[in-house]
Amino acid sequence: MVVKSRRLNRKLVLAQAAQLADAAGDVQGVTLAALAQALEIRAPSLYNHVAGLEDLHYGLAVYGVRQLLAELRQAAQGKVGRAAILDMAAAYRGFARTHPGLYPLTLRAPEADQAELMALAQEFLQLLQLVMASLGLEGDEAIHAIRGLRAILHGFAALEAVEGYKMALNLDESFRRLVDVYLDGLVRADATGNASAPAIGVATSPQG
Amino acid sequence: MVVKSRRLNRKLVLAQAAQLADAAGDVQGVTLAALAQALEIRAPSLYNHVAGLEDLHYGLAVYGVRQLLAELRQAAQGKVGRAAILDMAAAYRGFARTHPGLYPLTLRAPEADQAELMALAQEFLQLLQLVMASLGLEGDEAIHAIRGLRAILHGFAALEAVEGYKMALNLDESFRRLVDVYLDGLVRADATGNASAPAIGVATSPQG
DNA sequence: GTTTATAAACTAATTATGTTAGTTTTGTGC
DNA sequence: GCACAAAACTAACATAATTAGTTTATAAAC
Repeated sequence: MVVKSRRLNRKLVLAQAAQLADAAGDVQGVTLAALAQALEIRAPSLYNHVAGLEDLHYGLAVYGVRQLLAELRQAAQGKVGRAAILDMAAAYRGFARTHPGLYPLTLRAPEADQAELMALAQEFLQLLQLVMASLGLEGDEAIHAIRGLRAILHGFAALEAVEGYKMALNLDESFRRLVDVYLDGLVRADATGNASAPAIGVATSPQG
Repeated sequence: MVVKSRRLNRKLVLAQAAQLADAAGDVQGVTLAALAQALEIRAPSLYNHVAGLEDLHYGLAVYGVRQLLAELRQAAQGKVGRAAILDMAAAYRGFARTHPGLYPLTLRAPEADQAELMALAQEFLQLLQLVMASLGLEGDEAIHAIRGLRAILHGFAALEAVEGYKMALNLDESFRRLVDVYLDGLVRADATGNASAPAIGVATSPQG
């Protein structure tokens, strides 16, 4: 006999919600009714663990960013410079494909009162600053480079998610070329001494 | 006395919905009840003009893509190559900023039965192929380049939309650098004779 | 100008979803 | 075993999308 552990907690609720979201391919597919049913409780009981739909989405954002960050770290593990970025790029794209429901939530900018998400956003930025530094980019240069990289990664992932993409094989090459071209340009622009003051520190925006 | 023309039509309904969506900053903000109220009718009467919420969103997608396409064409008017792309990039970003509700709908891949949207997607692709050709890129090279450009444009627009961005000034430079670096890389990679067969025609996917 | 047909409005009612209030159950620590 | 707190429950409500059936109004035909 499987013992139903009853007595849920927030983590279990979020895990189930994440699973439903990815299965549905969209967070909108996760209704409180569906989530409650999957957990074998009634919908109002969910309010013991999440403060409502908005809080559920916030929780999923934290859940998603934490996982994404872990996968990016693992991908870059022991590497520096271009190699680190290429592997992180692949991991980022992989996460977006594997988690079509969760991924879009990872983009939400943290509000002032969302300490947990804000801390994760900081870690995210620091990770990217680290690899950019290993490419020789620092300060404002690094901020611009990070913004560009994030735009590329998210843009590709998002377009990949919306369209059917009949020609799957070519997609990998499109992605490789895009990242390659950008990284080529980054180091080249840096070598040419392109614009901007050298440093002063870290951006005030945790989003980079 | 202002004569209330009564007797709506689909175009008027879509225009009002687009306005509400952009005002709300999100299509989700457009409920049938709110839309009906803005049009001074009751919600069920909307069904005389749109087949439901899904059809409303489809109509808005067509509405949005048509407008975006027009603005991109105007931006590229009389220009070729890099200049054309730079101005189109600025126009694209401008559209996304000006139409936060409408813009995300323009990404929807057309279904097989959505002739109007599919035709617009084709036009969109052709426009991009034209400017890529003026850069010296054709065939598969152009497809990869277009995918990359769209990823960059959408990625930047999307990230810009979600975060507050305290440092507004730097944003323009981030965008300029990103597009610059990509275009530099594109022509450089092409000059080096990078991979891929020269041509054979046009992609089968209308999304590029 | 009246008639008539059709498009477009309306009211009423149904279903689904999120949410709140108040009550009962259940598990854990003493 | 008891008491308290957490977590489940039922009941009820508000909002939203949608359908059915009815009335109104405009525009064309006579």
